[in-house]
Amino acid sequence: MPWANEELGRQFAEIADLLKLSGADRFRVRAYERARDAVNAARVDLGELDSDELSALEGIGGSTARKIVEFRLMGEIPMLTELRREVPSGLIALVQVPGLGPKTARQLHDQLAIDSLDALRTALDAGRVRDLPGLGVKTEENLRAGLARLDATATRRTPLADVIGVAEELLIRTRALPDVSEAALAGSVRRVRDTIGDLDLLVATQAPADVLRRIASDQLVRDVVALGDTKLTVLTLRDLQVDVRAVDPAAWGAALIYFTGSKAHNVRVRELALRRGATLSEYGLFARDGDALLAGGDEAGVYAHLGLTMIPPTLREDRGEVAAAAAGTLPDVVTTLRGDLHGHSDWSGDGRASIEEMAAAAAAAGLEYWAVTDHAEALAINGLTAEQFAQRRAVLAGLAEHVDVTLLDGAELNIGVDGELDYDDEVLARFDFCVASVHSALGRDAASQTARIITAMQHPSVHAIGHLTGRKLGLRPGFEVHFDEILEAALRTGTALEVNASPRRLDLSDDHVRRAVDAGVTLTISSDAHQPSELDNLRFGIATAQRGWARAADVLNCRDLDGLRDFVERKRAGTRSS
DNA sequence: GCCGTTTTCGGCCCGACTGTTTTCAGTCG
Repeated sequence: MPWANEELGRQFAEIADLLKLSGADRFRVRAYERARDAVNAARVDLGELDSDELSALEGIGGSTARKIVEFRLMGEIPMLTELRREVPSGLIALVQVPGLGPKTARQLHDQLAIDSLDALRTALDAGRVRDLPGLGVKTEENLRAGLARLDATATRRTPLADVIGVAEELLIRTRALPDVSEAALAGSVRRVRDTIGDLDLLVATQAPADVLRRIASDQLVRDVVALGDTKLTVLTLRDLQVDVRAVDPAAWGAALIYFTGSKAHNVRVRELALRRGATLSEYGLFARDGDALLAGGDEAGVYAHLGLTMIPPTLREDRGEVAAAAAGTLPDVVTTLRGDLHGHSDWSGDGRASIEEMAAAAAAAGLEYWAVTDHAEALAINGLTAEQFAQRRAVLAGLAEHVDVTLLDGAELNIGVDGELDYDDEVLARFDFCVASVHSALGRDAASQTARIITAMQHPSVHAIGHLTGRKLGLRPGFEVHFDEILEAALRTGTALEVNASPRRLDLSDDHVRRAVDAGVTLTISSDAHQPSELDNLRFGIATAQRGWARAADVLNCRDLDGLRDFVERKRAGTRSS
């Protein structure tokens, strides 16, 4: 059974959810949530560890280790099967409603026999909910609003690509408000996750109530969900939820940690604070005896007081970063690039700018080299013939003196269904750099996709594999591959794997990056820009690589031109690259 | 259910907002 972790994570999550609904002790629920997180974060196949090895993992004890073994032997966890039988299935639908939690769901079910969203609607319309103890007319209103939001699918995660624009616009507007001394995006946008649940905006001000009122009346805001003295929740025109928190400038650092999350990271850090005789909240790090403020103005200061090196936001996922920061072994993650190894000019059918314009943008972005990887001919509408590439080669040579970036003669090859490439070996050998990508037959199974990609990797002119799984966030999932086999082939053949920086792709994902880094596979971080403005996307690629703990040494386009050419030569010669 | 630089038992992150309550429970992040 390959890579059991994902399914195990789902099953532990379901156990936690069902336990919540059955009224279990909340610490027991949390134990299963931790087991879920531990399983998801694990970078070895848990299906291959024995019981002792399992319970040595943080968050996995004797009981959860036994369940992992049960899962391996029986394909299911008996406790989960039992819970599914015991907990009314309708309850799961009910707690999807924003503002409706397990306690209330249980009460609705037990006292009004509500076992579905439809039954909830009927009960609300009949005015029956308001008569339950602890509930009232206002609760009915809120539940109706929650049902409406559920219908609007506002509770789903949204691709970063779809929110980054409005997020940055809101930030600019907030910074321009009177009495705002500082403002920042926090939450998963700051951690640069590939999808976003809601937007978190932190504001430092001495006049919180005024600032929050002004934000609540912004034109981008459609609805105010909650407005307090320091906290505001609104829905934007596109049903995106925005949580705003106003804090005193003296607590900026502590508040930024709190609001950036992740939640699991915060819990971990706060537990550490407790063990060190302190307590951490958004208001600062305080000594438990005497309430003295130990730190709070800036993030690094808070971490330092806890014996931790500064943890970059992209690493705050409780995937071992707190322990690493305590040990001083946090990786020095990649922050800048020397070049871009995947981009298009208007020689490609879908390119939107000339080579000169793209080169100027690359130079302005501080890049030393830019590989012009226009599409190859198997991508019928967009691709160039070998003759066109020859013409382009002459153009590139003529431009070399006139642009402030080294142009590399590149191509984005298409990986055929059997791993074949667009041109013969002689044509392919003329390129400085080739990225090869799958653009067709996305529906094949994992074995087939893995095989065609590995075949392409074995070609001496294929230097990197572009957007490995073909996913387009919010539009289509990627196809499955056997990633361990891909990693093994990348190492064996000296081929790099691309982190495609388009926020629509971010492919490799952060999890894939982490496993690639563990395996010692070389990465590229590439914009796949089709117009000058898209070079700015490199920041998302860098962040995704950071989320996978990649250092500059792991990234091909952090090397200088000599280093890059050395990698290409080794591939050509069939010697494994370092 | 997990875990130990005080602990193998007794804790378990911390706080805001809302609604239905006269002091708090539920939900959320």
